[in-house]
Amino acid sequence: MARTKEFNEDQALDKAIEIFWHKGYNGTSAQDLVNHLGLSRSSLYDTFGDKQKLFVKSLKRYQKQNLDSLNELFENAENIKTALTEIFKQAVIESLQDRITKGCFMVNSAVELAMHDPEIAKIVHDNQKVVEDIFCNAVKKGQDLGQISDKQDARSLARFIFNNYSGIRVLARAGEKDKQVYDDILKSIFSLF
Amino acid sequence: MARTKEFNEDQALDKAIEIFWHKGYNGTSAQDLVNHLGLSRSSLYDTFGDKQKLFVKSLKRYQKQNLDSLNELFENAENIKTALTEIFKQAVIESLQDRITKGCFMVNSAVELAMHDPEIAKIVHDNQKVVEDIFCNAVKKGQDLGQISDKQDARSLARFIFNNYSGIRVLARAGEKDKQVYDDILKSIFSLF
DNA sequence: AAAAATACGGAACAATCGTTCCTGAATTGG
DNA sequence: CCAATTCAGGAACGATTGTTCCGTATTTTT
Repeated sequence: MARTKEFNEDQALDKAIEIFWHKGYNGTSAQDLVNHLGLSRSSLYDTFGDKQKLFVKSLKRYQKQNLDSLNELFENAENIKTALTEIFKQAVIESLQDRITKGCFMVNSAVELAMHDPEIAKIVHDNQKVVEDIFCNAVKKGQDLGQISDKQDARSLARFIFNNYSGIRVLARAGEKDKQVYDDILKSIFSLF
Repeated sequence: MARTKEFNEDQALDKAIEIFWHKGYNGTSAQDLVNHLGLSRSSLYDTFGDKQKLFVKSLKRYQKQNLDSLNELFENAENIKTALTEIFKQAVIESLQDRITKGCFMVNSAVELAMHDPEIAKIVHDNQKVVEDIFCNAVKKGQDLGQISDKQDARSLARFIFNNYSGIRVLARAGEKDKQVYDDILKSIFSLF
């Protein structure tokens, strides 16, 4: 009956993630989206509804991508402690590599929008819970295998890890480029395991 | 010669801090400022120049207030470790008390603006250095007094503390209201000292 | 070939943005 | 009193905001 879509919706969403991640919700204009997604205004609004809906869809997609890779990492990990250090080391690498760094899209969105948009607040809060659970299960497994000290209970440690991850992403977003700063933090974190 | 100002500039700045802190830079309109500061548009622009200048002045004032109280806390502290716990406990209390929580104005501004406004980036970065130094000196003093373990060097510990403080403020901004979450994080943090 | 559906560019929308300016009244120091 | 300055209020600015709509081209299915 009808003409097929010429663009790939997921690819467009990935583009939307990029620009929302970089500029934030309020900092991204409709024109920015048109320019960056390469879609016409009409296609954009026909496909995604409005700016807020597009943002929510972008954030959910970002969340899924991150959770998937996090789960995959722990599933394939032989040593949990090593896997945890890999996560942080990767965050540090990302923080240092570009001239500018975008931090974490979820953290940025939490700070900018969670107070003012209940839908975003729910996504952020759910994400926090899920990541916390992933960390918690990983820590438990690590403790069972004797790879992680069991002086701290797994839940506390998971929340602690999450907190430091957030902190590092803020540091990156703030433009910190001194590797020593990150390394000092990591040293302290992992002295606890 | 001239009529005296009817409003107190510092009080107006405190009002500006409140609303910028709550809504962010891009989320606060000129009309919001007029309504909340209780000044006319003309007085506002005559006094502070423009929105960005007002924001910078607000953020600097917020910074000074925080640094002053931080310095005062450590100067009067008999036990450094206790003082550090007080800082975090206070942050937790603030996070839980209001229905909505604003987090930390400096952290919020870092996430929203540091990438896009060099002037803000400099304030954020300077603040980070100063707070880090305050923590570092405090930790050193605590280690000398035998109140804090000297297994970690003071600089690392200071950066670690700063990182967790940022993380907690993000958590608060994200709307976390479960005291147990904060307590778990604090327990892990202070198991390191 | 006809009909249905979608893409596209761009015009156009009302609303809001940050900012400037004008007015007239109020208050101050000389 | 005079001159200078600041006040409040509101009109008005051009620019940009998010969004809608139109006309036309293109592609698909019947």
